[in-house]
Amino acid sequence: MAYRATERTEARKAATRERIAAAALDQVADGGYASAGVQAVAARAGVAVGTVYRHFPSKAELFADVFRRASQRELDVMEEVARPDGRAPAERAAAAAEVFCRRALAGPVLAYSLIAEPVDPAVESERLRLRRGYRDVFANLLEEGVESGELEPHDTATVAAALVGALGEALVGPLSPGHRQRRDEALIAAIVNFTLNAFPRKERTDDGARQQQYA
Amino acid sequence: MAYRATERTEARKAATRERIAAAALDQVADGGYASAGVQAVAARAGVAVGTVYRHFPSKAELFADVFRRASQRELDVMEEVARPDGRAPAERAAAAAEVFCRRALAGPVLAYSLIAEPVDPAVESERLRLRRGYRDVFANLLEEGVESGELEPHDTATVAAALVGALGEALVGPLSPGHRQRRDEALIAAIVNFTLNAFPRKERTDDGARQQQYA
Amino acid sequence: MAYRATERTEARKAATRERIAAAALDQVADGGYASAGVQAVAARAGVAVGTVYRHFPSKAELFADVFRRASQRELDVMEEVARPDGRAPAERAAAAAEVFCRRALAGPVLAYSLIAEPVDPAVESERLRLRRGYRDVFANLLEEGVESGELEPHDTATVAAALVGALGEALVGPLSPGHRQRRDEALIAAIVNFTLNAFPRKERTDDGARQQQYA
Amino acid sequence: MAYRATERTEARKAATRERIAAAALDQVADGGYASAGVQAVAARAGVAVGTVYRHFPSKAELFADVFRRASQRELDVMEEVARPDGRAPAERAAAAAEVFCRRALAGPVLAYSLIAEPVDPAVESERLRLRRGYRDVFANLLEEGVESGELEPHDTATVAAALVGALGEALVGPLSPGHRQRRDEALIAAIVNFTLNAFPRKERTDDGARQQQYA
DNA sequence: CATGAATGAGAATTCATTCAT
DNA sequence: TATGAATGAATTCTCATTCAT
Repeated sequence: MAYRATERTEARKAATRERIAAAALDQVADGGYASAGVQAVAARAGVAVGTVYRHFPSKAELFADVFRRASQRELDVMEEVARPDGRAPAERAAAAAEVFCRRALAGPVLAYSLIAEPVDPAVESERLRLRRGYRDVFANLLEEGVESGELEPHDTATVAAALVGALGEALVGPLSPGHRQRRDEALIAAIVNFTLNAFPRKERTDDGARQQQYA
Repeated sequence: MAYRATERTEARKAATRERIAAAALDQVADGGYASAGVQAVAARAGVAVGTVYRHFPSKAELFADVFRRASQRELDVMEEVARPDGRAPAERAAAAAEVFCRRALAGPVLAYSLIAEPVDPAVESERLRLRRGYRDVFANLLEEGVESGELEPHDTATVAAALVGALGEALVGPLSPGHRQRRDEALIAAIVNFTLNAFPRKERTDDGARQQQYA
Repeated sequence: MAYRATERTEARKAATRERIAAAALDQVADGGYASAGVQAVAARAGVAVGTVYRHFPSKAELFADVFRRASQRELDVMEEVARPDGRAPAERAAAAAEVFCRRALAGPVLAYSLIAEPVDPAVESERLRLRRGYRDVFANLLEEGVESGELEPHDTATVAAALVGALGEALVGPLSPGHRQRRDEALIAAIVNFTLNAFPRKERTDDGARQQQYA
Repeated sequence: MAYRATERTEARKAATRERIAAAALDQVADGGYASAGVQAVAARAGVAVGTVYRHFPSKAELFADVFRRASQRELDVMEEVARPDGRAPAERAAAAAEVFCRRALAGPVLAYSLIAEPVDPAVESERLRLRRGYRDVFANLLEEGVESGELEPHDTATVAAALVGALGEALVGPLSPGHRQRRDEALIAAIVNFTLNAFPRKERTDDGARQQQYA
């Protein structure tokens, strides 16, 4: 009986921790990191401030955890889309870029917080991890292409990083509030094309066709 | 009757203002915007807190000024390098990208603050101006290429934005502290190549040669 | 599941709020509004500065609350004394004036702050409310007298305002620190008489008798 | 020659002092004491901040001086109007009250500052002096009336003080900004009547007629 | 284990006063 | 003597963190 009580207690504890983390993420998604005070998160989770500190040693750790999980979710999607499945690396990169865009456009505030909003150092390291994750997705595709002979040999790490930055920045303008009506589909097409261009193909005779693909 | 402010006095006042602005810039370059409290800036400038407020109406205005000037300096250099002078647009873009890299590598924390670190709204608008400036440099080159028939028609604004993000991000990894020994020249070459690839040329038969150019 | 705020906890919170409000009032009563910084009030209440802000959204709101309550207390007494109960309006006005005097003499600095010391706008509106309250007490009595035919028709609003000012100022001299021995009873009698004289009676043959009433 | 030079120098010095004092008064008349920082006064006087401190040991002393002189000016007018000249004391008091009202209505901000706005202690004592001066004007008239047998014996000091307060307060409502259209003449008539009523006459059969006097 | 009132260091800003020129 | 840049203590307000209940 003592055992079961403990089991239930621990389950409840875990559930509370979840609620807090979820509330923290929601708060960031709604108002950005700047709006995410401990008080606000606790209120959103329906717990007291002290409870937050029972589950997380500090605000920084709480958000590090939150960012880590949100990042992981994003990366999982990307990696799923980019997974080897017979398609050429460039094709899978195009799919990854498209997914990246669509998710960012669907939740702009969170996306901005995850990749750009300034936060404290402990959280920052999670942000870097996310960027590195994105980069690795592209780097792997590039490496694969080089190895299979489809792509020219090149500095894949740098190109991958550049691609991540390119995707982020190309979305920043459209994401900024007060921007005129969004032309999401055209934007996505342009970004995907940009991504494809970044892949240094050996023979480029089909370039035109490729670019039509998304126009 | 009343003594007039002498040239000496005015010069000293201007010098103090400069010292404060310089200290603010240094502080950002050393510890980022987050570390740049009014107190810290004043101490660094060797003046009292009140003195900062004699020269700038608010912290936001101080940093807006600082960012504006630093940004303008960067843009001037970029624009100078990208200026029409007989070279093809892509060639000038390569030069611009190279300059961008070299300057960022020379002052990484400042570069990061200028293009990425989140700050308050008044300052943020200066950052956006800088990004827009960078983007325009590339957008103009792309437009020029399209008009001259060298480049395929494309969404130049998006490509330009993507390029700005690409340059920034490709440098972030190497810029982050604790990174292993930097191989700056190779990095710059890769980034320049990336930039060239982003230019959608009409005939691409010389691609290989182009890529050798910087390898 | 979640522990609810107990009555004890809420009672303690309310008590702290009271302590802060009381400390604020005491501070004003001792040193005037000018001396009542947030720091000083907190220290007097035996709490930290932040605690003041947990209970009141701003310094202005704190003092608005404090002034509101102190004012209301004064007005309640005045209105009670001036309530219709068979006595003639002038008689009730005399009683009101007397009460006003006695209370002011009992807490001079507070009285001064409540009716005269300049404070910030949010608080000022409470002061005006008090003056208006006092004025209304007298204005109602005057109106009543006019309607019953006891008093000559006259500008009751102005006379009422003048009476409020008269009472206040007649007390200021005696209230100022360093004033020689106070002869409170004589002072009160004189002020009450002044009040009675301000009532423009239709027949005045009993004036002498009336004035004897309080001499 | 040295003598003349000194003479001229001193004259200039006195003139500067005057300019500063005048600027201080103007500033108070325009924006109240709260707006009268040393910087603002200096600017208004066309001198440097340091110059203010060459002529006055402190801000408090400057404004004490300014208030002293402004007060004296008001008192001089009052005393002139109330001077013995054959008219009955009550008549002269009515004239004094009227003058008081007219001047206050002509320069409300200054009037408010002189009699009510909270300032620092050194200045406060000047304000008290002014009130005492006003009071003395009325007290003298009341004494005179008592001595000549026109008035009942009474506490003249208290009645005089009450009158001063009455005048001030009766004007406060109308002086407050945003007050509906001012009916100055009716207001003055009511206040003068109030003043007359405060004079405890021995025979009062002419009361009705007196009140018509200003209606 | 949850609560939430309390903490207190730190932030930006103001302004009377000083003093080198 | 006039100047005005510089000073720095004081003010209001915020918020991550603690701890008695």
